[in-house]
Amino acid sequence: MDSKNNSFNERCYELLKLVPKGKVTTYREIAKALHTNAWRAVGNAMAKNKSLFVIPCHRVVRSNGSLGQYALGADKKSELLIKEGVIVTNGRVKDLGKFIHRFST
DNA sequence: GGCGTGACCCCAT
DNA sequence: TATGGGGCCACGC
Repeated sequence: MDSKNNSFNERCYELLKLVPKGKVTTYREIAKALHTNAWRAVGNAMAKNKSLFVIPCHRVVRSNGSLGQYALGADKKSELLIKEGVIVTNGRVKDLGKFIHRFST
């Protein structure tokens, strides 16, 4: 489980699972947590994610406050975030820095 | 073993 | 504030 044999994309899922409800994270933060600048690969991992019903992919948003894409649709993503307690307006997070969750202090 | 793609990010104007 | 252009990494074929 805590093995380091997991692929890069699986590590993204693990970090994502660490995000509590009512909070969100950014692709940039995940990449940083992995000590890499592969935000591209992170998004790619979500796009190919097979654990859509196991990983809260809807809690991942872009660094500029936009929600980004979602397997079920960006519209559904915003709905879920709002239900989680995140303030979303016009498809964008109102106070990203307030809901952002960082894996590092 | 190499190329293209992608749920992106940052900077300058 | 919005828009355009360039660049980064991992995965699949």
